Amino acid sequence: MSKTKEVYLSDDVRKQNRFRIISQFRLHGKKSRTEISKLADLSAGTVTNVSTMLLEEGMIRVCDQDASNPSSSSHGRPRVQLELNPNYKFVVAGSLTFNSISLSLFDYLGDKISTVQEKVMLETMDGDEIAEFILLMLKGFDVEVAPSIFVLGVQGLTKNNGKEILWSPILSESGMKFAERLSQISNAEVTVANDSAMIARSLSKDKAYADGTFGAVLMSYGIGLGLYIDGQPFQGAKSSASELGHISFKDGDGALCRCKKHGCVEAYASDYAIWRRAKGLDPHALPDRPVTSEDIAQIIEDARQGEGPAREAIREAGRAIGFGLAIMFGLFDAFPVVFVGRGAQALDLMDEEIRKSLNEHFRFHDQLDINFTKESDALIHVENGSSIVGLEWLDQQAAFGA
Amino acid sequence: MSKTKEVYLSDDVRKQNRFRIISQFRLHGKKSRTEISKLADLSAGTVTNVSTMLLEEGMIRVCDQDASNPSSSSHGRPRVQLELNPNYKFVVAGSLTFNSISLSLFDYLGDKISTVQEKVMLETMDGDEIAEFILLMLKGFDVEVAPSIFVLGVQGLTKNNGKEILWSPILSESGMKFAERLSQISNAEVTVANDSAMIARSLSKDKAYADGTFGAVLMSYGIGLGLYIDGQPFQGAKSSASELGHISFKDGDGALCRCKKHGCVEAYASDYAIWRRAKGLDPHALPDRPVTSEDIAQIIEDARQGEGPAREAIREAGRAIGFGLAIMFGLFDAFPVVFVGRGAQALDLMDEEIRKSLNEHFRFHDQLDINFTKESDALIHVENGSSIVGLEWLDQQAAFGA
DNA sequence: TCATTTAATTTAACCCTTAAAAAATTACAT
DNA sequence: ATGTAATTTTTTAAGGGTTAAATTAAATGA
Repeated sequence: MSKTKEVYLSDDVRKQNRFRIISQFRLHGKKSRTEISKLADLSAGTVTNVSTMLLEEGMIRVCDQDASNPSSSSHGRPRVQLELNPNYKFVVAGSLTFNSISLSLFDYLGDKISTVQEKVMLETMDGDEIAEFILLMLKGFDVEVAPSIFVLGVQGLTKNNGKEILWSPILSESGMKFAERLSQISNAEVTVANDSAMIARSLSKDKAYADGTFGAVLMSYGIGLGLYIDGQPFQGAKSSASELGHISFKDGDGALCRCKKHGCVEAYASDYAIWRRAKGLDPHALPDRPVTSEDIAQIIEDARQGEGPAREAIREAGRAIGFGLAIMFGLFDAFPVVFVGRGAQALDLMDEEIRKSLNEHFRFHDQLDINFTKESDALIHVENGSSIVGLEWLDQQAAFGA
Repeated sequence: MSKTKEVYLSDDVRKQNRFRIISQFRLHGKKSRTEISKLADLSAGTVTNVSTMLLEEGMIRVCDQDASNPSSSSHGRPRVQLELNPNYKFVVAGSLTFNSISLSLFDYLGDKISTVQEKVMLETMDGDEIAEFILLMLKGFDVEVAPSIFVLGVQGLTKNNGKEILWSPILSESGMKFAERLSQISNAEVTVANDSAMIARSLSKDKAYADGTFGAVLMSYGIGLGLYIDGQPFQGAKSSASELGHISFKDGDGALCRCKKHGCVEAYASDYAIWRRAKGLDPHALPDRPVTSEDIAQIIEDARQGEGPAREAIREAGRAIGFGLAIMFGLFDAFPVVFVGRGAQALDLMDEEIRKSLNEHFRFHDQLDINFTKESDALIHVENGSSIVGLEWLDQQAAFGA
């Protein structure tokens, strides 16, 4: 993190080992010192020393020793189970969409304690207003705690350091700068991250996607892609997310995109694009009202009834997505894809078009057979992924901080 | 590297500090213990201890103390300058192209000692033949030494671990597997790397590109891209290089690419593509003889004379490159570009088309003003970059190895 | 020749880890 | 009851690495 010396001092060795031990608790939950010693590959003595410190500092606690103490072989001194102290520190993980803010409070164990959600048009607010609005929302939680870190998923380009939004379709120029203000008035760390990247992070903890290489395509207000490669989140030059939505799908006079250019994948596959096409509206203009999740559900419903403009709109979305994936696969090698968000509910209707378009534009292989799956709720995954980022930050602070 | 523990032992601290100190010598050349102490931010005592070990092990040596000892303030005990021992170990850095192998011998100081080059059609050889051919070429060096590592730049996709060529247009299926054999018969480490990635690595040491974010576009037999982001080489999922050449430039029935698909950027911007177009040959077939660097020089010469098929071929190459860059910039954010290789000599003739095409297809900005530069010799940079990779490997071995 | 100055080495203290010994805590057999 | 075996946790002693401070080395100049 900081531009300080790398490990070369015994002091740093201790910090490294603190982190090792904390990570084992994070990964495995309740464990005894002996188990941690084996898991972390550290001597029993070290584990005793470090856990004594961690106990004193409140990072971990002794569990209630119920009769049901697994793995403890009946003979001998029983193991004392330890675990992360849920009350050590708190994370607020949230999701900002064009018309709502959702915040959830997570304890240090990673359990969700409380959730609040507010409808609000973010584009109309400046940075200070957004920051103050978010702070006020905390009052809505069941419990009153001062979170140590906010991690907020936002649509758009965010800087890799999590400190800056470079571009977002749902925020005004000034609105993009809410993070610094929020940090000041809340006296907490604030991290902003791309929503699709957070979804991918959440899914990466999922057994189904835990093998490590996959992409999460978020189909809602815009089209996002969060990428995991060999178990590591992929980060671009500056921006956290690879902008699948703004690959040029159609040459020349294509449909109008929210980014003001023509022909982007998003201009064919996002909520507003699908709605525009299904309703026979002018592809060179943006819809004059926000497209809601009910609108999209209705179109998907219509499309399931049979041929018609709704069905065709979804087909076209599939073609755009397939094209974008082909470009991505050319640059990153092919990876399985999880579709998330409202549009993803029509995956079965798009599947064929996506594959056709993908195979048409992808090089190197004659026939690709990519595994497509879908996840229903985007919001949950954005918050989940954000909470993971927050907890990781807390763990690092606990080990290396100050 | 190995799946062993991370740093948590005093032993590892020593290794870290060894590496720190070696790196300072690598970076700054001749330095006294006192200077290294400041540069590496380690105590004088540690530097004394470590450098005593390094001297014994032959990694560094005492310099001839010429009168001209800079920085030594005239009073007091004079500083003893130390430096990396050029004879400690040796790197063979090389470049494999479709019709030649070039190898250069570098000493541990990074100085090039000797070079050999042979014309040979690599596609006709199997892995064992290539490995044995390379080993035989070492006899051609002015001096006889056993290199510790070979680093070979190759066109195509290489695995990030440097141990495998996944796909290469210049090698047969079996030919791609020469690395393992070469390692056996030479008893040395062998690393294969993408040629464009090596060029980028070489340029990254160049003051002009040292700010850290840039792309190196290699225009020759194929089209390659080596990317540096914030001073770090960018690596994709498996492959080292982001395959700019095989982005789909033209839909449907585009020109035939060597990868057997149609419409790739390479099918419009590579040597053979430019030649094919300039000579009015069938765009749906590959030329029936290898296109030489003289052929390309001639076309560029013709194009400079004025309008005609040569000029138009180069324009088309520019459009393809511009399109490819637009896609790249969309995914990675825009970066300055260095053009390298035979085709790059026509940069001035292509500049306008590249920019036009780029701006037409790039999103987010109304007008991009990217810095384009060109470097003349690709081969030198491939070898240079490869030698850097080799030296870094040696440094790590010296610090952490065994 | 000697004081002054700067570089390099040595010394002593400190921190962290580990292996081994010791202590703690429980089950079980007699 | 009580002793023994089993198992976990803590304590201890040794070993290795670092640093600040003291010491030694090597050169200049009066």
